[in-house]
Amino acid sequence: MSKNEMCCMRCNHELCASRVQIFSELNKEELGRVVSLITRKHYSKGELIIIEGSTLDNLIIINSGQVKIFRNTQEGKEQILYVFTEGDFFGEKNLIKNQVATFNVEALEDTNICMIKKSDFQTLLRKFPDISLKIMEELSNRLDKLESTIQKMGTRNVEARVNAVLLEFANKYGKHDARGILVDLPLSREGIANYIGLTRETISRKMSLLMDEGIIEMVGYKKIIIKNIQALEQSIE
Amino acid sequence: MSKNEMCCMRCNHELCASRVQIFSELNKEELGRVVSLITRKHYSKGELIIIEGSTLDNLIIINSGQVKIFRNTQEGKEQILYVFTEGDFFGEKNLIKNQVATFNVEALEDTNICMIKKSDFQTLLRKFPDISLKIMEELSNRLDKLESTIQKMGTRNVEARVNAVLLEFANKYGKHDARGILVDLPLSREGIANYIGLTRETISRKMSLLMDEGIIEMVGYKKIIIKNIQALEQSIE
DNA sequence: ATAAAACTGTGATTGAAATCAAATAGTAAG
DNA sequence: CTTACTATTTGATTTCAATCACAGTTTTAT
Repeated sequence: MSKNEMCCMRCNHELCASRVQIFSELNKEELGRVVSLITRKHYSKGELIIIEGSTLDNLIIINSGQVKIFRNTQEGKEQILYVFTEGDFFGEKNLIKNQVATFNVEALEDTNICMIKKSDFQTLLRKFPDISLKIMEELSNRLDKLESTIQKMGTRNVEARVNAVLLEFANKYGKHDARGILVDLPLSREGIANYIGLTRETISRKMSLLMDEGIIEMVGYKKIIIKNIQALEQSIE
Repeated sequence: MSKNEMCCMRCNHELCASRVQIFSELNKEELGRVVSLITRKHYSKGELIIIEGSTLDNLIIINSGQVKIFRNTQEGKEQILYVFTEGDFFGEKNLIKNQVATFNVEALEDTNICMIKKSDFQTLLRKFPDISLKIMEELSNRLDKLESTIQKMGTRNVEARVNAVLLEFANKYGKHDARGILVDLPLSREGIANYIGLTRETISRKMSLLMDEGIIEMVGYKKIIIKNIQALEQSIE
């Protein structure tokens, strides 16, 4: 049995729809109608889900796993725009006229996605205007986040940018334990660098400083423990 | 007679609604209904329209004039996020739950705005789902723009950022004439600096270089003529 | 368990924009 | 039209992240 089928058996598509914020106003029956429009797919860690320039005529919702959304800069480095996880969606752009993707999407770990054809989705939006309101809300949140990112990138305050990323990951992936907040980092040092427009080495150095100050602790390369979250929060404003 | 009244006489509110992209799918009668929900206001150059932290329970559409949307950074500098002009709107955030503004808005010149209460606007959206699609489209466009901005800020390529701003202003405000594209700059050097996260002096120096290269020409401090737009376009990709 | 591969940390150097400091040009108010 | 004021340009210096180089560590695949 393929991973794909296994996954479908387990959730009968419903997980996709029900765990997604944008469908949260729908009742059981309406949800059922949405679910009937969904097809699913599995990607292994490292696989490209979307390539910049390809046509993208589906709305894609992440059911499990996580992905990075990135573009390539002039110099060939990747600029990571978002790290999306369970419940996040993308491909909502150009709902009206289909256009090619302006970004790449790569699975950061094994990931299951749900897809709805844009044409189907449009019909859905006209039938349930509340979904639109939810999407607008989410788009507004993203705008907020990007605006803050730009604000941070605008200042020369490199420490604040690094600390802000660590806080973001702490909020998304952090688990409290006796030693502090244990955070599974979704990105390597280089990934973090590409996310906030710095270099690998600078991330290393800034994180080492945070360790010297006792604010964080490193557990291997992929986990950190935040010992003093207030210190991080203060530094970013 | 106040400016406000004069303005209302002139356009009977209709201009606001009709010249705005998001209402473009509505017919005359529907437009009339929208117009009945609108109130208007005039601001002089330099006046603050919205202050960060104040409650913002209106959708605001710019009828004439232009404004800058900005936040204050830690160091007290302003980070300009958008320069909005006729037909642009803001305040669409938190349509559901009213929240305080996360930004300031200041009139860059004499400006007339149209306001619709968020609650009224929500009703409108439920009645005309196509408006939602239009708004999503616009929000997507803004996301696109911010994503590109981040991509540019991510690179250390300062020239590209400066050139991109000049191109943006050329597209928005440029008028072709015999000498090239005449652009009325909406922002001072310092304003431009605050828009793209550099300093006043760096903007001066980069613009002087562009002049030495014959790519632009300065007409006083507030206008430029772009002599070689291809050169600018090439530099940003 | 082990070895290969990938990632990370750190020192030395470089380079480019920030900062500091005047001088100059443009704008606005009367 | 003149004057005062404000914005801009330009030069000298400083600062800090990028870059280069390489050693050390962790992860992964077998």
